[in-house]
Amino acid sequence: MPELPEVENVVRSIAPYLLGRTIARAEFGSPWVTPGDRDLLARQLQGRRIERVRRHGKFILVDLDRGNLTIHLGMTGKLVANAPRTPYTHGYFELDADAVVVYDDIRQFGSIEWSEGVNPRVAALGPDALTVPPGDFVQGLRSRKTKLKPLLLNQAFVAGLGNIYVDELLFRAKLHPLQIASRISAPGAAELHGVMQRVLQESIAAGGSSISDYVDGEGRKGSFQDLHRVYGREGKPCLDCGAPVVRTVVAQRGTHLCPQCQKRR
DNA sequence: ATCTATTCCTGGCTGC
DNA sequence: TGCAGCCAGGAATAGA
Repeated sequence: MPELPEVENVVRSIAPYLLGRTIARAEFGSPWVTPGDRDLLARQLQGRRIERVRRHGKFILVDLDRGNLTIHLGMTGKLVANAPRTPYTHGYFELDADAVVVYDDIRQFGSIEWSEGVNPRVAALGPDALTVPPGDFVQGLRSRKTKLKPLLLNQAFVAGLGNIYVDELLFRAKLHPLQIASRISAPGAAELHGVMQRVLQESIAAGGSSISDYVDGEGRKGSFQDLHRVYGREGKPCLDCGAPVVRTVVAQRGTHLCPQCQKRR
């Protein structure tokens, strides 16, 4: 599942294929992925020039000379350059100079939306996890009475974390997912911010986590899954203390933790 | 403000 | 071998 590091790798790898190019022809498939009049959207996009490709949280923002495309990969979305169509192709962009960018999405939880201004879903996001100032993060954490894991998953609080990275960074910060956020000490919250930066940067450098079928814009898999310490390691020994890693459910999500290292306070 | 359950989707897995 | 049933989960939504 693409989270911040995976989306960052997609943006970096796909940008050279998009930047400065003109959309010669576009095509959309599933109404789940692209709501509204898909043929009309395709016509609107014809001739649009791509001026900027960036990321906020898990959203890919493609600025055009008029409006922008906001792309979310959901669970199984892929944005790949010069790839063949598949039965799961729900977005198809022919660019000038014969380049093609394909959006594939088996489960169709992703989305491709056009808007004139800022996409409302992007407007609702909190600060990006990679650029949120430590002070804001610490203060935000300590002012919320909710449990840590649901809060970190809340994109309005901080944008970019998903199930895998929340489990990974809570383990590394030695915090229990059910711990009440406001009860974290100021140094503990600052430490969590630092861990978040390190884990995300480390994963970006490793090309992200390829758990099921994640690939970047050039079809490359990441290797950060080999560096996961708790996610997907149920029953295996904790890499710090040797106790078996436990899988529970928190906020309807599979949650991995070491009950020895992560004590609830 | 916070929490829980439900909905979308389908490949892959489990169990009979 | 075949197939029904369940699971994974990001985000929106309804309801408590």
